[in-house]
Amino acid sequence: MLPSASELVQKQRKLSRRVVVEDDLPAAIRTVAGVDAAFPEGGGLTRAAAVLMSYPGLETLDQAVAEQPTRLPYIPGLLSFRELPAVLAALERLSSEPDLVLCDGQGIAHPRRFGVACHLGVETGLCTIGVGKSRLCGQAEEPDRQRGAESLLRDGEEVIGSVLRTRTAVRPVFVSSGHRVSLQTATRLVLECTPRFRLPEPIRAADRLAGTRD
DNA sequence: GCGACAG
DNA sequence: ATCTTGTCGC
Repeated sequence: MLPSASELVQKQRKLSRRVVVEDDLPAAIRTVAGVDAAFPEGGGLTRAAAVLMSYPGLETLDQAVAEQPTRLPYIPGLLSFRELPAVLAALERLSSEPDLVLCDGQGIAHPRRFGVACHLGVETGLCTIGVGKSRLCGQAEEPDRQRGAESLLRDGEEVIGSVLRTRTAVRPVFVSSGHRVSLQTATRLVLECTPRFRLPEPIRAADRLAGTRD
């Protein structure tokens, strides 16, 4: 029996009270992990990957994969319940705990301010940042054309994230606090983890590792 | 009722 | 996310 959507929404409302959006990171960040999930077998299997890299050098230190039967369908706003179990399993298989985790998806830039990055952070206590390839909610302003340009993502008067151009003339990404990282710090760290492509290196590596081509 | 809708 | 071939461009 699957949990109902309203039931999961209530869990989000409860867990969201534990999210910390102020900076509370290690004195020195030495490692950053990227996590992502893929759904092979026509969606029947969830395969999560976690890649640990040095920071700021971004050299790969370790990587892990975890597979589980898929339990829930994708429902906008409830993504974390579908992906988190496998992501947690992959993270636990890393040789060491990362100082920071970059997630594929939103942090507080979510209808109930509880995207996958927040959920992962609250469950593990780790510092997390949400990096979405597209917008879930809020009004986005177009940042300037060059790499490093950013604008704010707002929901009414509330600032919920930043729209960051990680590569000149390329579609921007949506950055938001996950847990224990402020928006300002998150935006800076994401740019520093994105020296070459549109997405941060740790997330790209996790993407490839989880990829549906075995 | 209508439009929007991470991965 | 996944289903899918070739093609344009650096």
